[in-house]
Amino acid sequence: MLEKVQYKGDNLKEFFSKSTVFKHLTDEQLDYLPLDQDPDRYKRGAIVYEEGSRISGFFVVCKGVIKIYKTGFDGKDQIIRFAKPGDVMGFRSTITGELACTTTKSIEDSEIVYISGEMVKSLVMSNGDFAMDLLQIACNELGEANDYITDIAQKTVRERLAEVLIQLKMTFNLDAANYLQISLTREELASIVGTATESVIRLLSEFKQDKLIELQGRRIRILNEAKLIKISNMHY
Amino acid sequence: MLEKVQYKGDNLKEFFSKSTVFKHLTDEQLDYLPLDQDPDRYKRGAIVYEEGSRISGFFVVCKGVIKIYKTGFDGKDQIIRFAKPGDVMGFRSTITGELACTTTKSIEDSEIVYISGEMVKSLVMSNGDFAMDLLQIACNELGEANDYITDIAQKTVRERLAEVLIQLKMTFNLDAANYLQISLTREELASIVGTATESVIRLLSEFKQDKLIELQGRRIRILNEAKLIKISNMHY
DNA sequence: CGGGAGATTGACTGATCTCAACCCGGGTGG
DNA sequence: CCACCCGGGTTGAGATCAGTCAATCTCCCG
Repeated sequence: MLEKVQYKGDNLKEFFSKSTVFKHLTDEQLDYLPLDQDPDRYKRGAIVYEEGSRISGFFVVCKGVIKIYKTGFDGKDQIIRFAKPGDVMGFRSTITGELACTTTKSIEDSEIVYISGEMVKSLVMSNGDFAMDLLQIACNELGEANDYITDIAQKTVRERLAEVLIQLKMTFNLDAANYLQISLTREELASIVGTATESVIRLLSEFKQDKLIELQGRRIRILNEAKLIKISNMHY
Repeated sequence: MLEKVQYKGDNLKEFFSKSTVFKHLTDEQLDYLPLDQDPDRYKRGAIVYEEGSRISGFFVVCKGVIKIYKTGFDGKDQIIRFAKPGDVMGFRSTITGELACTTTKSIEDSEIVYISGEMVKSLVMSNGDFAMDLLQIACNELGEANDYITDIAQKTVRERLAEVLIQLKMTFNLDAANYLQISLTREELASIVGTATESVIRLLSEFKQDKLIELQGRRIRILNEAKLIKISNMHY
């Protein structure tokens, strides 16, 4: 879900004060964060950090969309999730002190604020509500990861693709004409579903033939969400 | 890794004070936990809690082994992980307040202490080190879950089975004769790997033919770990 | 000794991957 | 202005990994 307060370029502090992660900081603690400078900018296609690199702080997305993925043994990517305004990246590595286990790449021009690990840790120690919020975020991700494991292990590619379309809808919403508000290549779709590009292409045309979706290049229009949900065998 | 202090039936407090989760509690905070009563006992095969049920506290395993799994759409199980002495179950639901997303079943006679969610929350609020430890645990699980997603999505069943054998070795160790110290049915192995029981059987006999393992009923002896690691295409 | 659960094996099937050819639109340089 | 190139996108054919079904076996237990 998008944050209520969108960051437009001059209200960073307000943006942070309403964000999922930092909503429970005191005014004083917010001032402690480096919010007087502009966020770092990343052009579409720019890499924020790479798998295996040492990162030791939070990357808070203020604007844009980032894809978070792992590169498998044979060089094929697996997209784990996307980060949108209000989301945090680098969470796991900051807490565990391990190297980054994912690469993060901007797929739309993005703006990101970096919060050092020391700052995060001192906030955890001094602000129990903040600690609880972090735990919530980690646990939510964990729940989703567990669902994903079961899905990939048990569902067919067809079911998973339907599910991914529904999830993209929930994450990025539809525009007025029911088009998904996110632009992905077929290859990226395949990297989410965990399949070959060609399989995605074939199944998308099937869905199109069945009048479940409409395709205009990368733009995907959802015509029959109920049927897609049914195909996906989702819990809800 | 097993805890240095094993719980034998009369030193619960010491066991907790050395555990990954509660190691940073003060003596006073430890006394606050319900450690004067005996842990709950679960016979082999007993279910601790079921997917979809409301749980609101930590289940701390003192003894035994618990399998943690989700039941997929078609009724097939997917084992997410195992809990051993010192591990916590029900973590996620306690923090997020959602219903349990997994079923937990004892596969060896087990003993478990229940710590209420209120107690956990008050400890998070009052003890920053404890909060950090919880975050660590959540983030470790998250990292493993992400690895798992990539594995299942990209590796062959053969590679995954080899990897699972290695992981079981790391989690449960080998006895003096190099046998895995955990007894699983072929079906359970299949539920970890995410495949059919028959596939596990066939691949295990292949591994046996290739002198990588030896089989005696459910007992699995690791003969050539290096080769298994190679087959699994693991990072380490 | 009969029953039942788990393990094994074989045969068959089919979903999905791979390989290879081809298309299409946009950008570029001659 | 046009031919070319290049990165996606699409389609078809063939190969294959792995799942299903079914029969059989083994072992343990009452």
